[in-house]
Amino acid sequence: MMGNKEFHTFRGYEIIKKNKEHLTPSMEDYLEMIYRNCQEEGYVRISKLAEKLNVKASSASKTVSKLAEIGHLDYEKYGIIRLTTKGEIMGAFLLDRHETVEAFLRHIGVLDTVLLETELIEHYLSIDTVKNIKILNEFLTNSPEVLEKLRHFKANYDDRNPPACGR
Amino acid sequence: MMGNKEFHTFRGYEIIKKNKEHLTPSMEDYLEMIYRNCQEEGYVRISKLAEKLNVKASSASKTVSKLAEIGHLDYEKYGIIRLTTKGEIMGAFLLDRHETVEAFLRHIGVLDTVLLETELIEHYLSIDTVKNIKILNEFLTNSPEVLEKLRHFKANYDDRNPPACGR
DNA sequence: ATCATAAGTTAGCCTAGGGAAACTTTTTCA
DNA sequence: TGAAAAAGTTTCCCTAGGCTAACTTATGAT
Repeated sequence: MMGNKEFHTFRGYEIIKKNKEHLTPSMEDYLEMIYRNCQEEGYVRISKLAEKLNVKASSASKTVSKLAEIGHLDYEKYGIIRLTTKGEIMGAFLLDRHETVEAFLRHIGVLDTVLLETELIEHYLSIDTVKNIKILNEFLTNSPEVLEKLRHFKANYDDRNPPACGR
Repeated sequence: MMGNKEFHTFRGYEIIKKNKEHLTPSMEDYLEMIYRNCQEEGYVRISKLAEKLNVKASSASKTVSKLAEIGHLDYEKYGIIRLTTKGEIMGAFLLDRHETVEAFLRHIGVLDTVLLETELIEHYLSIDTVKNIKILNEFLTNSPEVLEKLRHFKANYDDRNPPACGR
């Protein structure tokens, strides 16, 4: 009995969200990385950005132009990339969101794939959900005894739940 | 100082994962929905699937053919859609993953957007992460006192953290 | 049994975002 | 200062997964 909730495919959701000057996941990745670099050096260039994001310069060039059009970047051909105030605010949000997700994944015991999964998940969290995760993170950080219990619970989990078809 | 971690854009990750018979997010959505329907009625048809996923029949037809090629479905032109054993196993996994994410979001207090975000996030979680979230869910379910503390912590959060630039 | 309608498929188009290759601009340095 | 190298851009191509329109197959009612 699943009620009459509205399902959409992943792509469908993306299309729904895509109006106005909505940032796509890729654009968010670019902006986040630009923000990181501008924090350190005040600006960044296409080649460096492309290198850090593991894409080709041609792709970076294209996307940076889009971000500039939307008003997140100060950029003109062959020049350096800087954030506008708008871009600065957005970048700070994106980085914070990233760190929130990353911290959460570490809290629950994800190890090797933290960065990979953070990058994938972060784009799809609403502001509200990020906030809720942030609260959970803080709650756990401030409650070492709870974290301890969780670790204990986790350690015993496999004993209580043997692999399916086990025995 | 962020070390020399490897960043990729969202798209880049997708491309990395995309080898072999990897299911794309859309294909996962289709398979999950097919699984839900087959649980209830044993089979499903293109038109019903398209309706439930809010896509056109032409799109559903295309994707179903792909899923059949990969061996998840028993399907031939104009016929009914059934799961193969392989598809059954995959579908069960997908549904479980979905429910795990959904339960987690509810635990942390996400309300209105639960379905939307579940659909978006689920595709990007590794098996390991799903398992960790599952453990967290169980832990919380089994520890009403912790959940109570979390709710309390959350209730007080805004007092301790006034909106940015507040005052 | 036939024919209208419903269901499904195919072909062709669109978009984002990747890449390669060719071209242009900028920088460097002898 | 001028030529080679590096950096950036443009054009064109590819893929997935939507869509529409046109076509094909299946169904059901008389």
